[in-house]
Amino acid sequence: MRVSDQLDATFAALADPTRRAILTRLAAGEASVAQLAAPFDMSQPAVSKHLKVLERAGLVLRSREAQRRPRTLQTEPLQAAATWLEDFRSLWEERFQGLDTVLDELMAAAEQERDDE
Amino acid sequence: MRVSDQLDATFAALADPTRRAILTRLAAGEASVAQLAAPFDMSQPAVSKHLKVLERAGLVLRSREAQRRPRTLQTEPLQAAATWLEDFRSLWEERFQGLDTVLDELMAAAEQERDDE
DNA sequence: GCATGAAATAACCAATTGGTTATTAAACGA
DNA sequence: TCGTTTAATAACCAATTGGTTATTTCATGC
Repeated sequence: MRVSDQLDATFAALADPTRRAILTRLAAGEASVAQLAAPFDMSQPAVSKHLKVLERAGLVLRSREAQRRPRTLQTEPLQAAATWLEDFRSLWEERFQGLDTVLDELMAAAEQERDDE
Repeated sequence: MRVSDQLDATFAALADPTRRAILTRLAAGEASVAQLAAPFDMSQPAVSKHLKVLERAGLVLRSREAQRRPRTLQTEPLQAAATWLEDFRSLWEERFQGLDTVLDELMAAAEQERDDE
């Protein structure tokens, strides 16, 4: 999968409150589908669909234990998303750095004009 | 808008490479729709739709200047998204903290056993 | 007033999403 | 073997998404 596709899948997975809640629950440790579904007013298949979205994004792994299929959290893709946001902030802040430079120059010019009076 | 809805809209807006590229372009400064559309093999209305998604998420503001409708970047929602990810990482790391504690206890117990020999 | 340029809007389309109910499959326990 | 539990899968549906082309709106300059 391309980096861009990975980010697409991760951000899309995060764009739903049910899925963010599932991730939050999993941060406390592995859980079965039934346990994950319990807090929601939603059918079991609906939760399984959300889990499939999270799995396709690589955020959740499925294991097996008797009839249960416990899910565990996988944080690497979240780290990649956080890194994109951090890189973006750097970019954005560079811009302000540039703006500051412009302001500094304007102020220096104003100073110069004052001296010229 | 609820905080949750704001996050939904922000993550959804970020889940598309065209929109992320638009944001990256806007980090360098305001740009018209035509300027934003230029790099993409895509019609102008398609880009306008992407811009509408970004605007609904509060990531982009529209101003007016003659016939142009320059867009500018708005970073607050990105900050909120980054904060969610950071909070989530804290949560996740607490879990490891707990695991470390368990490991510490196991090692202390092992030490004890060795002393008992 | 009119042609031009920039962007929005409308109407359409196929694919995807997020939910449902019903059914099936897999593993266990008695 | 048979019932129970757990979860997946199938089939369906309405709404949304991401694109298209055609048209309209708005501001400008002559």
